[in-house]
Amino acid sequence: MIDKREQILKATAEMIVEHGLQACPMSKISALAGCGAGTIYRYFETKQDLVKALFDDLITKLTAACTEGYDASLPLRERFFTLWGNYYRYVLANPCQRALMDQLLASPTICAEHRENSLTVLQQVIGQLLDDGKHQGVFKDLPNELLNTVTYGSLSMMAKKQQQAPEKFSCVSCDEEDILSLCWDAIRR
Amino acid sequence: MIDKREQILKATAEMIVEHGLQACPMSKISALAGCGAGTIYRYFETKQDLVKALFDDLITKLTAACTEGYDASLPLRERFFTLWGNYYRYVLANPCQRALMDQLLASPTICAEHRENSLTVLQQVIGQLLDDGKHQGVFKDLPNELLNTVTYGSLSMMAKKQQQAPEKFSCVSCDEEDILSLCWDAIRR
DNA sequence: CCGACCAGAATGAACGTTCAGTCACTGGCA
DNA sequence: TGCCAGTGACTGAACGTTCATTCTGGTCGG
Repeated sequence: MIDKREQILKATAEMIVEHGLQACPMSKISALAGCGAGTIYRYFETKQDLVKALFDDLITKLTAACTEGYDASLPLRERFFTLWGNYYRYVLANPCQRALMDQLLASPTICAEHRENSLTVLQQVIGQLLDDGKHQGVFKDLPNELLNTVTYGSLSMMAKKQQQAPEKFSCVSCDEEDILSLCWDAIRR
Repeated sequence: MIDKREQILKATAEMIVEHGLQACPMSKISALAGCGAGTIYRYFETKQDLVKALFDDLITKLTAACTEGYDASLPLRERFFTLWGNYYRYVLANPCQRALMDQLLASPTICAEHRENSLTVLQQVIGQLLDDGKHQGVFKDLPNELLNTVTYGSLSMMAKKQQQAPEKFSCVSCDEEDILSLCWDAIRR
């Protein structure tokens, strides 16, 4: 038997991505998940809970993907490219999850506190990377938040644009190297 | 008499920003706008139409704000800083509109085509700027979409973060100059 | 025949939308 | 000026639909 909980989460994700948060009734989620309407409530107390669980699931998978193969003892540039390369490849390879995250982060459905807590692991890793870089005089002496946001904003927007209008990006010239280098140039001294 | 249409648009914007697209019933919009439920339908055919009109309104104002004082005959750096400075100052000064745009752009409510069309004016101005820069050898020889997305992604994410967690950004070190310079460094050769 | 599990009909609340009626105002006529 | 019919923006109760959630009865391995 396939995991029903997982099926429900997947169906919810697909519904939200396709029709938007404001148009994904439980009835359609259950139909897509291939279960009865009541079954959802065996796994999630309310719809709100379901969405929250989906968000947590998303963050967990993203964090795992980003930190894969990351080694804090490697040279700065390598660490930077590993971490953000992981991120960029992950969101490109999982358009549905990317679009979903976009919606969940834009809407007030997930409260600020919950959002903040779930990202602490990643934030610590990145914070350390930036601190090291500043001590070594490689990065600009600006707040971590600023340096980090430039990178994250660029990469997430880039992935979004590529998925929304893939025809505008030739495969050759818009590869991972280019965009990561751009970000690296932005924050290095 | 105040313009009712404007009042309804404003109320809708506030409702969406505060409660999210999925939780702003027409009844509450009309209550906030100070009119009867039926009045909304004198100005907008459906709720869908109302949201679309709100989006168009947003884009129009944003385009006007960004291009204010822009002069294509000025030096590149000045053009870049005027355009993107305008954008950055506008979204910082209008948190509600920024948050709203975020939600509308993330959700499938506004279809891709409509989204694309409304941004053509801005895109042309920016495209010209980037082309000029590449001809002069100032910008990296990479696709406009890539160079543009890095800047736009950085600035929009930065504004978002500043509004969501203002305590993390000291006023002194995270000003407009810093972030714009970072973007400039990213795309210049 | 038990108990865990599940489907889907049932339920009441809440939604988007409609429409019959109210109201303030206009212009024409006495 | 005083009056009235006409006009159209506006209201909010009412409507049918759809929603999230609950309930009931059924299935199946042991």
